[in-house]
Amino acid sequence: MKFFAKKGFYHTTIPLLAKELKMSVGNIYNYFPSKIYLAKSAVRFASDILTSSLHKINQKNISAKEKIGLFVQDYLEITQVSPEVIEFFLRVYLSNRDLFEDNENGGFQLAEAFVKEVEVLLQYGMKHHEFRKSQDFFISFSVLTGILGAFTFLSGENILKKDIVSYRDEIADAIYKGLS
Amino acid sequence: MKFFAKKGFYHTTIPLLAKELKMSVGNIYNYFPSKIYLAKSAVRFASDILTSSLHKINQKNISAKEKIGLFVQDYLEITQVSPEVIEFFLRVYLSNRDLFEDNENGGFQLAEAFVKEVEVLLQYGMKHHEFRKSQDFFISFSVLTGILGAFTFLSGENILKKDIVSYRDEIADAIYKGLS
Amino acid sequence: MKFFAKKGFYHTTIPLLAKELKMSVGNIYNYFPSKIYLAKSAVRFASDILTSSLHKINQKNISAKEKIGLFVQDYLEITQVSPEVIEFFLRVYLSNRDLFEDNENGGFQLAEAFVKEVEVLLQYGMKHHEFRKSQDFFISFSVLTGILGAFTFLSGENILKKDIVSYRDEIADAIYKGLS
Amino acid sequence: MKFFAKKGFYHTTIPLLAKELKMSVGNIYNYFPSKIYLAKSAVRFASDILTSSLHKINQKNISAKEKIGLFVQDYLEITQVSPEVIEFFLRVYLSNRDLFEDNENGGFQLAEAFVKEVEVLLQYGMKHHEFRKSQDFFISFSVLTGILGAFTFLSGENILKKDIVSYRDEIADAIYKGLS
DNA sequence: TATGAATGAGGCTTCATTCAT
DNA sequence: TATGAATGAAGCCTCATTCAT
Repeated sequence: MKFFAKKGFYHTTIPLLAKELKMSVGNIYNYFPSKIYLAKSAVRFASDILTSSLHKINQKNISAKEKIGLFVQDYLEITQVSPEVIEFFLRVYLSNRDLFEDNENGGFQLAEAFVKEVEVLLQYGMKHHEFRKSQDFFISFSVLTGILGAFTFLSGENILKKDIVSYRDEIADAIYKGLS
Repeated sequence: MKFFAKKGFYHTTIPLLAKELKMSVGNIYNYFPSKIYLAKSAVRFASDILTSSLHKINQKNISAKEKIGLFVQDYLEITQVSPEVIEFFLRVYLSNRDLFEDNENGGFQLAEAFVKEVEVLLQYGMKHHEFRKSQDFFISFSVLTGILGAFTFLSGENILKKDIVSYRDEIADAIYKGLS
Repeated sequence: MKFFAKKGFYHTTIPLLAKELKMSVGNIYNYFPSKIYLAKSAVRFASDILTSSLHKINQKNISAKEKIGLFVQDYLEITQVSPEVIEFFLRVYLSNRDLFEDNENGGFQLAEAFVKEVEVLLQYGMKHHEFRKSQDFFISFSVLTGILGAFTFLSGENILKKDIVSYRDEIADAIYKGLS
Repeated sequence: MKFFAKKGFYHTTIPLLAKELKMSVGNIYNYFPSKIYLAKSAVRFASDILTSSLHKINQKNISAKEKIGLFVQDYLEITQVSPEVIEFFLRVYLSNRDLFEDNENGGFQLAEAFVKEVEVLLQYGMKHHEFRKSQDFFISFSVLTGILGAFTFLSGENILKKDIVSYRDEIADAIYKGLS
């Protein structure tokens, strides 16, 4: 994921990966049948991290505002500790939709679970009158993931002046307002 | 841009482009010295469209809220009429930072002008007390571009149920709130 | 064909071919979309040579015995002048049926025309009472092509003591008797 | 042999063989020093079957015509019961002469014994005035093995309409006539 | 200014063989 | 005697770029 995130899917060659992993080229193929499958496994891994974070938060008995705060916290910590997880997601999975095309339904197969957890969070906030009623799911989804994604992107450009986690409250606030 | 946006940078080959443009391969090289330079020209073009839209809006004597509304309108119209412009930006420029690395300062050379216009808009909103004071520029920038970008992304996945421009008010509202 | 015939399909590599043809690897792919397609083209070429020979003979107004003699003559001359044509046919096309599998009917797509000419010859001989009546086509086909093929094979092993064309009469005689 | 015959030498991989044999890859190498040696062992095995059949027949005190009949019978039965034996011979051994090149004399090292038995049969037939005198050995050899080989080939293509053994008399007849 | 055949480096993948256990 | 993970050379194919015309 580090290499995919840093260099993109096409500039990350199997020989390079082999060298970095201190494996032979052939042996990588004992574990992953193809380069794209390797990337898909990484997507699943990245997706699971975010999904699991949000899932745990969704089960807590706290306000939607607090939930947003916790998720932003988790998200920024991941970005800080393992920026490759998020950047891989943004720059490989989301930017190469054709590579990951799940030929079943509308796509997004690999991120489906995460989308569902976002849905749960939004329903919860609406039910508790913290978020405005009957807002369009796609817009709410864009508010939550778009702001976080864009911020991670900027973070990856190394132009932030402060420690990324320190932005937590202001980001959570912006998202919350965007949903209220 | 249509091909870069649809098939990605690497799957868009010069021979393919030549065929579609009804030019010879060699003649493309009479106009662009390399494939990456061709892509950079496209980035400049896409960036100019957005910059020019925002620039015009910034010069109007209306509220920041109205300016956001107008920009969202422009943005969605572009997404509707020429989705390749935005998708190219999201999927090629932003996702292949290494390819476009302006080896000068922190990067973003090609989108610099657009960033400046966003800055102007945000200053204006703060000065007129429509946006909250002293908010971090990177967060505000993420609110504006992240929400729009994520929404375009969803639109590209063909999962929206309504005409994209019809989402205008709700999106503008969410952005505005996120900045207030 | 020379290389395919001598070294087999799998030991004939594209880089080797490129070197021998004094072309670059890439340029071969400007003419043939894949290695197997290249081989198929060669099959078509080889098949056409034999088919055309037999076709011309079939149109002559001579006895079946003489026709066999002429075909054996042609066949041996080809084997002498361009042994690769026949050997390619035997060792690549006939021995790698999976590679050439025409997914349409029962296979043999590429050699179909030749089979038809054999049919014409056999019908002619039976009609003129030179060949025994109502013999099974597959056996007659085996008599004609099997004897010739096996002989070419032996010739390729460089174990024949005489000039190959000098075997003409005896081979033609054996085939003729096998069909009588 | 089944796999070599069906998939060819190159598509039959050691890992595949290991899986089918329910052995480990490494253990195959405890019995055969290399893939080609494994194939050579199979050639020897296939060759022995045919040689032994013909050897037994050669020792009988019957006419050459009857001997041909018996051998064709054996051959067709093998083709029916264990088609891989013959097809392996035709498609692997005979079609990849370079792989099996016995760097000693003219080749055919592995099939030498079979060739000798054919010689015995032909001598016998000539001595008893059933086959024409002083015919060239290579042609006679081609008549016997070529017809049978070609027929097996057709059988492998699944285009025969009847049970293969039922062709026995007609094939034996054609071979006999070809030698007479 | 236009053409497109030619180049060749480099990527993905396969698979015979080895070897530590 | 058995295992199977590991190795790495080698093959097919792609495609950005060049250049003679």
